[in-house]
Amino acid sequence: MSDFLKELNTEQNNAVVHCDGPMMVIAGAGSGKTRVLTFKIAYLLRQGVDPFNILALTFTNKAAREMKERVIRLIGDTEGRNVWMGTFHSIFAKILRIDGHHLGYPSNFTIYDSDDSKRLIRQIINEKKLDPKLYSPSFVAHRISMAKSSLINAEDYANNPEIISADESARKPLIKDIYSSYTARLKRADAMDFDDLLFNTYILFRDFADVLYKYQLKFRHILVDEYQDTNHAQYLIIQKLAANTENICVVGDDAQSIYGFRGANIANILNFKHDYPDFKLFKLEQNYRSTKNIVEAANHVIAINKDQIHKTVWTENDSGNKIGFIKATSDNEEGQLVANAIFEQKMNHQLPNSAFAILYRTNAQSRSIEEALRKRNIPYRIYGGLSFYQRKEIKDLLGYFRLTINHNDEDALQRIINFPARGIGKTSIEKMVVAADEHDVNLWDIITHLEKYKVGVNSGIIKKAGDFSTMIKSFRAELKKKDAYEAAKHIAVSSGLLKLYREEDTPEGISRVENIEELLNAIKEFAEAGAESNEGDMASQGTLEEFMQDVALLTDADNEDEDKDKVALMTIHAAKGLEFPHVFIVGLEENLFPSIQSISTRTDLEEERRLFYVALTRAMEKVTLSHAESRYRWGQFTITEPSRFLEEIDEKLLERPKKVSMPGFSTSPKTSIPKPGPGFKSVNKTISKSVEMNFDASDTSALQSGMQVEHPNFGLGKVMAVEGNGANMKATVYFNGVGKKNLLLRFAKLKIIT
DNA sequence: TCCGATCTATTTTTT
DNA sequence: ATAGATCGGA
Repeated sequence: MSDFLKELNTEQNNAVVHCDGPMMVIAGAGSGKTRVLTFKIAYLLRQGVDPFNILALTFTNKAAREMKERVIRLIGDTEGRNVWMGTFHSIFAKILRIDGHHLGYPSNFTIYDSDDSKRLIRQIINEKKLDPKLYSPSFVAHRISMAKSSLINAEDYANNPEIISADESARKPLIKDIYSSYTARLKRADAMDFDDLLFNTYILFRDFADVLYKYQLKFRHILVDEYQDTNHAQYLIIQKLAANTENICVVGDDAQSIYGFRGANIANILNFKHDYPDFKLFKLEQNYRSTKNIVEAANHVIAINKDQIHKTVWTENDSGNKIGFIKATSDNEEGQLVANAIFEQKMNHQLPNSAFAILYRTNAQSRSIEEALRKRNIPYRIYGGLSFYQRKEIKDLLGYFRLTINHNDEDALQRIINFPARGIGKTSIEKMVVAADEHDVNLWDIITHLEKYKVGVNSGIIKKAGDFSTMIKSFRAELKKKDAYEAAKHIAVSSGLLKLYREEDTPEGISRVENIEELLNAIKEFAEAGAESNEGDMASQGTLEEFMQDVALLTDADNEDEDKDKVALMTIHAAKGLEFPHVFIVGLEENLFPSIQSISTRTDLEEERRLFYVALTRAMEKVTLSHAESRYRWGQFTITEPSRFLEEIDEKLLERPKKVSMPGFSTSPKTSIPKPGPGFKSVNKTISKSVEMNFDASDTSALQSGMQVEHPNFGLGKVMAVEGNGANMKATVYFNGVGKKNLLLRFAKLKIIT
């Protein structure tokens, strides 16, 4: 029966068959981590464990999907389907839809994605008449998110002296109030943000012992992938769920922890020891994926980090190729050289496009690469990036679906009440929002009872708002009568959205219509697939509600052309867990990779280095590193320096640079010459990197108005004002003979004179 | 209220 | 560069 175990090495085998009690698998890159997890699930099932008793948690949808497929391949469809396998967020959302009523949430609560939460935060900041420059929605959102990930609610936040003093010294003492309003508004909208899915699950388990007990009984075997990426909330939830049986198996690799920015806590790996002193540790150190050269290069890089659990990754594979190296003069040339290299290797070795991956640090880098690939007629596919579901037209239509399903979804309501235009303008909406706050009722209550709440709008508006709410109510009725596709189509048409975009008659309008049609097709498929697409024991009827529940947690719109023969383009984060024969890591430049925000502290820099490690270890046969000497960033020409990570590659493993830098390339970049007139202000963006080699810039973090400074291009000047914080710190400087300039201190090199 | 012009943040990574 | 937000005039 378990002949499939023969495919495992001893250590993998031991990890698979050990099923009782807590265990941790520390798995080096390419050591067969996913294999162990999937075989373990298969093994459990073969041992007679009920699939309903197994919970497997991953971080990404992709990983969950893949694991599911592999398990099904091993042990068949029927059993595999009933295992709860999914991302933390999707599994917890499922639990909250069933049991969230204990916390006062209906089962049709809306999930706000980060865009939606940011919109809400922005709105609250506006309502509180706070300066959105000081209280930047992104910053506030991040603060709140970090707090929630650490299970600090708004009240705890306000009562935590450390947090408050940190906010105060950042001159943002009112974040606590924004947090508190934000929480209230989410609740009022019957909505949860991503962090709430974890936070509320924790609260549910903490405060409702019987609910916790139910799930403890259900999930008798818990498996967690990428354990190094768990945050505090996830850690505690797992701990609670596993408290009964302690059949918990966590798999991870501290060297691949790359989500610290989102609250991941490597210490969770260390805490495991304390929680389960009798746990069993398995170490997978043999790499099956990569050549010796790649493994060695990666080991050499990661060894530079101080924070790590010791392990020796080794391989029996051949030495293989040396690490390739490409030096380009510009980002466009980098794209061309990479495309050429792919073309060449493809031809020389008869390789499919799918053998290649191009990895970058930021999504924005894909553009120049794409262009080059297109010119070379090399088919490619971009993973991640701005998701299909984040496009405006899709969000609009989803807004109608959301409001139809959950009338209390205020974000959806505000998004669509006047789109397409219905003559309910900004002023009227504002009045309604104010009224909602005054009476502390939901916006839907207001628009359906405008007279009762004495909202000062004219009779025309009352009529229009009435029509709108009647329409939404009629959509709800459609939902009950028709299947998901029919209902969705009806909404797209009756709302006027489809018509609006059709009439636009521009290329964008056409593409928007196409996107809407694509969404409708996806819904059609979903409806037809019915039970098929849903995991676990909750049989799906293929309703629009169910579709929307899935959609909220989808980010990468994989539309099933996975196995087409294409070069893969993605961020390194998105590449985690994947492997490719040939990997190009591009944009190895200081301030890009490592990212400029990560170079100031050791822990941040080490996370970047782990990211580099992850990138290197994606490759099976060959890695090629590339960097460009100049790059357009923020639409501005920038001179770059090679990344420090390049120097961390063992030289004997590196190919000779293919291209020697052009010696004459020291001419100053064309920084736009200030012209008199209104266009003047844009100059602040032009100086990203000083051209003067010997200019000795000062640390400007303490810059204050009144100081005398010197700028390499503009000469001497006087600081008139400083605003913003950290990376967004700006200064207004009056330069002698040049005039007033706004400088982003992150970029501008200034020497402080007095 | 609507429309076009101008301003502005965005670029770290994901659920 | 570029999309979205904001502003100002019709």
